[in-house]
Amino acid sequence: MTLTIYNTQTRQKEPFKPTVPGEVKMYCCGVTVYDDCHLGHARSYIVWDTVRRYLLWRGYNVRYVQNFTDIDDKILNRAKEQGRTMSEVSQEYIDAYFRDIRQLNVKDADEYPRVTEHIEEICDLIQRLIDKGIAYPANGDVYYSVQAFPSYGKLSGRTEEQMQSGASGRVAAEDTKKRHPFDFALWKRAKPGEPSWDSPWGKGRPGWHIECSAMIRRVLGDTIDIHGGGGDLVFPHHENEIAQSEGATGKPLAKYWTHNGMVRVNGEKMSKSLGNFTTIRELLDRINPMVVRLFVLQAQYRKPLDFTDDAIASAENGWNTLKEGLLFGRQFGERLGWNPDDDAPHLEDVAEKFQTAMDDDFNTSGGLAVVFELAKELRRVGNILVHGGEVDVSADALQRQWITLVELAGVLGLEAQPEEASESPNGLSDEAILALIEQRQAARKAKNFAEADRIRDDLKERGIALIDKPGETTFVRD
RNA sequence: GGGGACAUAGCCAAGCGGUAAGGCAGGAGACUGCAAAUCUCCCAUCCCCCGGUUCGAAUCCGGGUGUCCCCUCCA
Repeated sequence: MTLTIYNTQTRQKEPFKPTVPGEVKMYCCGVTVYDDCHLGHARSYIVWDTVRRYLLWRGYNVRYVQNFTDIDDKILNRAKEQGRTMSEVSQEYIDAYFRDIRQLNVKDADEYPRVTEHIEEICDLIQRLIDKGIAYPANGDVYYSVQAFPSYGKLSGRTEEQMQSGASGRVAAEDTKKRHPFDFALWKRAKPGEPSWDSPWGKGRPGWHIECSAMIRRVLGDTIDIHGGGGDLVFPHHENEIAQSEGATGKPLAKYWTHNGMVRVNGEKMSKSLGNFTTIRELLDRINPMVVRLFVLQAQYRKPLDFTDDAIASAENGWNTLKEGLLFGRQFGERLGWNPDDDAPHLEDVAEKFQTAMDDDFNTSGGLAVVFELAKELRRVGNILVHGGEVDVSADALQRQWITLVELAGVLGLEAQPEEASESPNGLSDEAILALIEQRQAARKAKNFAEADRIRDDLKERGIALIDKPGETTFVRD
């Protein structure tokens, strides 16, 4: 069976063959650290995290690198506003990034290169481009000469003429140091009072796209296997990365270019400039991180994803089902005569079904269908066990189902934590609740249903739901 | 104006030439004193529209219509 990946550059799915068999070099564009991350970022990093987890599960050795862009006009502006240094601001949001993204069960990258730590590599790369006649200095700035790179536009599928006609008027007004309107800055001359670094062209700082080219080359080499990022980065960011890297090395930068779709709100892209974003921090105040993950993974990663209350509610309910399945082993394993921590072989046919789905360009929606079927079956059996009925499946089969579920859900980064023991935010201890249950049982026995219902409603209002079973009544906290 | 995608039930969503996965919501029944939870069953004769190719198309081709993304910072 072959894994296929949709390659933005060829606009089709291609069989995945890394340069070195079994080894995958993967790079994703990280965030520019000037503000909190929002749901759009969350989607992106959940998607690439899942791709990475899947490749690992498939047996690949994956080296995953994600950068922090910590030199940028926006960081600078924020620093000025707040009377702080650029590095103070960037460090704050790097910390915020980790705080948010780790909660979503996104694994840490193998490396997080930062622009400020790679100025030398950036200068080297720029010099190389100048030496090759692909870049030119102009009064303290350095520009990339788009016309010197004939295949410019190959990723986004545009030709120079098209861009000319499209951008008419918008480009002409730009500064005149450029030889061609589409040339872009590799190095920007320092303005007074701004942080700057020494370079052969004078004091200044790197332009926006060059850092990724330089850091990829430094950390992963000339050619990587998978380059990922948001769809909005295709042009100009990734197009320019290709121009810079391939212009300098003559080798392909990435074998597979992959891009995730945008998150939408009311039909519009969620973005900083539109101001319609929900930060991860706000989101996680009211939503379980796993719900966010499920919400993201239910959609195909390349398609737009609508952020609506309905979709979140749906994911919330779906997660409850999944969670019950994932906790099955912890809850019933011992009763069934097996230890939840013991290893057991997964169910081969189920794992294969999962793989078939995921092999098709990371079809997480199909993968989830497999996971849901396992979870629902375990929930069914769990319910029988709770009610003391006859289980029609062998303990061994259940163990293997559960092991398989935990493994496959884990590939998607979906993990359930066992409930925290009787924390009582509503002030009621387990003992107090049990006492009330006793009272209600007595009332029921006496056919005083008004009183029984009053107790039940009362608890309900305090976020405690009662579950009547033959012989006993248990409760769950919301 | 140019470039790129997408359009499947109330909602989300898979499907890639062989007769519509899965999730949510909904309906009926079981259980219950009544509920909740859970279980069982049901829930698109049809895949935006119009043509064409084919024994056969949601799936391929052509033409429409609609939505989104990019061309400016953006995951």
